[in-house]
Amino acid sequence: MEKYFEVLCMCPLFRDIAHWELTKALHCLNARVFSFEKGEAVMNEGEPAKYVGIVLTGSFQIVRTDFFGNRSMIANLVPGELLGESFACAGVEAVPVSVLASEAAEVMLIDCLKISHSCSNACQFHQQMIDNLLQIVAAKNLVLHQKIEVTSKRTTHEKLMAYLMLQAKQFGSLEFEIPYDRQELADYLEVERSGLSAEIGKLRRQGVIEADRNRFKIYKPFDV
Amino acid sequence: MEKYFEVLCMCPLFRDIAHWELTKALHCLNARVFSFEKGEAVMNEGEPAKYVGIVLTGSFQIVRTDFFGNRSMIANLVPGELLGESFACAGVEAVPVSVLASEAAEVMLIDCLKISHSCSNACQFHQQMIDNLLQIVAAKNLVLHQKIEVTSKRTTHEKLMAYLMLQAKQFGSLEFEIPYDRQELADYLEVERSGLSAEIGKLRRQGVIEADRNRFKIYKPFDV
DNA sequence: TCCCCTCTGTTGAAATTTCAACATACAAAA
DNA sequence: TTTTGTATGTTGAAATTTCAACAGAGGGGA
Repeated sequence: MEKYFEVLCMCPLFRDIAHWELTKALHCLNARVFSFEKGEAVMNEGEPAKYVGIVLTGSFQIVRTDFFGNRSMIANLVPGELLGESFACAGVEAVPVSVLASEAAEVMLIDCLKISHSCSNACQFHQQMIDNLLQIVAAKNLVLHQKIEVTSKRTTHEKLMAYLMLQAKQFGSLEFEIPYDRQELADYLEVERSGLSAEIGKLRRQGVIEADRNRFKIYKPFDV
Repeated sequence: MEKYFEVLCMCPLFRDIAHWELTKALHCLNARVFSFEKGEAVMNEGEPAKYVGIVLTGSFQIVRTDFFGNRSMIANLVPGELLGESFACAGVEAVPVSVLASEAAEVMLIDCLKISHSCSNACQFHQQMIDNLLQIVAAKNLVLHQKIEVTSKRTTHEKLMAYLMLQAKQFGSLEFEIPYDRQELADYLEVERSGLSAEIGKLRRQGVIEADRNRFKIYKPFDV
């Protein structure tokens, strides 16, 4: 368990919880680590939400697949980030998404009830974790608002530019990598992959962006 | 203040807080009531988030308007529901949405910091309110997931049917009223109003639904 | 009653997306 | 090295949406 201390310490769930308390906390919470191969699911659409997961290594994608097989990409999760926390906190009986490993990955699962209920050992950290969870869940809300902001645009061109500008802003540079391949980006933008490729090609020819696989560079921030 | 007790008691923010404590709590939280005319804003896009609002009377709409004036409808809020809580809890400096009164309405504003910081009076309710807030913010997450589920559909037909089926499910009846007029529904579904009207007309002629203003009735749950 | 304004429905052309298919590049496997 | 498979780019036709404009139905006020 110790080898995960670095990522756990930077995990917002344990913010303001002393190092010496962390080991005790993990034991009290009955935290367990699980490994996943690329494509395996930590959580499946329709299942009840019981666990909060902390990404330790690798990355995961939050996706939803509808009745007709159309896939929608919600978000990408990297080490230190939480998964399932909103559904567990809301106590939903059927989560609306699946969470899949996008590469070999490890996650630490914690029973959500063990966080909110003080244990018989009268551990001190429960309250701090609930405060932390509140901030994390609120921040997740912003991530969803961002996706809505991008996908509410009406054309592939506008969606792509909105997404790229947002990434550039968050990355603090006009050159950056995104966590999605073409199909996944299309699923995030809610457009057709072929249409997305065509749009990227057009922007590339116009000299607006440079795009190589998942590496992008924006030359002109605005479409003048 | 007493005249709002009924709605405050059913507000999830005060769940499991004793009646006798509520008056004290409101005072301690420095809660104040504000009135709004139709169209007035409680909160404007770009402002910092400081307050949590509780809808007392009337209703509000969460909307976002982009650079080109395209409006996106996020949600509708009725008495007892909270507004701004996610942004306040996340401590964002620029909220991504505006919250507008969709009719004459009243809201109670509470400084978010007063909820999380125990006061000098050593009030008991702070902890309970944080627990409640966590559940509320997590539930708001589900509302956003729902909007994404609906708007991720590719055609106006699919979006409309997905929305109507969801409303029917939540209302527990195939006949129900929605809180939006045509333009607002189009803004929620992220489609053109004229295209939405055309689609509604088509479904009406096909006998799939009945639609009169904001009152809908679904005849055939599935499009066979 | 008449007028004005808002909401909803309609329409047809232009723009855009979807869909299905295929070409190419590249990396991993044999 | 050759083969195989995946990711990406391209294309043209069909389907759908957007856009702009207008018509009709009410409702509210003068």
